[in-house]
Amino acid sequence: MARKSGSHADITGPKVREAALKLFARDGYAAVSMRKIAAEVGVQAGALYLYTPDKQSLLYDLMKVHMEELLAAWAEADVNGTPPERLEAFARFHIHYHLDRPDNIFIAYMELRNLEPENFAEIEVLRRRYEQGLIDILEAGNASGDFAVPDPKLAAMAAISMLNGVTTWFRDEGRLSRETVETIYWDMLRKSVAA
Amino acid sequence: MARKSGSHADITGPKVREAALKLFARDGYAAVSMRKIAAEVGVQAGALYLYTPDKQSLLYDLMKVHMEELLAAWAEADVNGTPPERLEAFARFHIHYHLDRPDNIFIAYMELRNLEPENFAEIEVLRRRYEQGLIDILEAGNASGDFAVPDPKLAAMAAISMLNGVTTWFRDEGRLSRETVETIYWDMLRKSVAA
DNA sequence: GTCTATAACCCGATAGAC
DNA sequence: GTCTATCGGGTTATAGAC
Repeated sequence: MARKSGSHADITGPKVREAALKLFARDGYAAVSMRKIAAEVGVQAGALYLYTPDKQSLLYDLMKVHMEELLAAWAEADVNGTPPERLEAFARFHIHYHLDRPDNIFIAYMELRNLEPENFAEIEVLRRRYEQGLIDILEAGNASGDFAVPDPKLAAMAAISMLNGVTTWFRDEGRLSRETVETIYWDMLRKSVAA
Repeated sequence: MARKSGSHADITGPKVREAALKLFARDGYAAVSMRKIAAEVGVQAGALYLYTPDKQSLLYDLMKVHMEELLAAWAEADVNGTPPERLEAFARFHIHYHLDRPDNIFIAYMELRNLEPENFAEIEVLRRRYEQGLIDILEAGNASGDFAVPDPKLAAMAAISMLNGVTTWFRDEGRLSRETVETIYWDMLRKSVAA
């Protein structure tokens, strides 16, 4: 059966999500109207509601998918090895993954406050799961004597803050290559937790 | 001459700025209406325009005053000493200053995108001046042999990102004291740039 | 200096035509 | 599936009374 002419659900749906991600990241959730998202997609505002029940769900879905994909990607990238090896894998993975998805990390860290409470709680669980992965590595390194981290929870927060910062200033056309930046950050992180 | 009854310019003016800072930090610039600011102050929306030409100026002024006070406070807190001594002063100053003003740093880093271009450019100059202070310390440390920082500019960004992160999770009622947090962060920073 | 009222406009979300 | 039109309400900023 030929698809009905003018039916683009499988094209428009993803486009709505992409447009929302781009605009939320650029201007902030509260500053982006459904009309602006629609204009970016190339449809009228009313048509968006075929793909999302409301604006809040759009934000929530973007964050949830991002966090789930992040967790899955790290599970894939994690290595069997010594704590220093795993920490290097984490640092390089985190930078690499986020430099490829600057919009995602931007909304994941900046738009948490615009989630309604029950949505916030769900995303927070995923975020903490990711952080816990790093905490586990730091604790293993303390146990093995490779690291001297007085408070692994605090150190994990500090490390993630540092690594996240790269997305705020890195530009591909800039002075330094991704590989260089990745290596320098890893070197700083390595030294900061070393025994 | 007795002041005219109902004249509270010197009280209401600062209250408007305080209310705007509090609400911008809590809910985000775009999500805060002039009516909400007025309600927080205890006046009607129209009265705000006696103290600010518009909402944008309110944000710009808050950021500008914050950055100027930050620069002045660091100029005061900076020490004459070796690069490691100056770096410690910077780390402790930065954490201490920002933990005392969580709302200020929040808007200074999160609401940059809501500044109109010419305002953004002015704030950016001040922000870069502050960062340059740290870059200078790192370069001096490289020269003296105390530090081994391959790219002082990048390292400064990384360090500030790491230190800023503390404001997103630190709570006075929490597990760790300010002094403890300050010392652990300083220790990580010290090691991360050490020769 | 602050108020009320209002101009001019934008918002999220829905209804119904096609 | 997408459109136009619209409801009910919010927005910034201003005008004029007191």
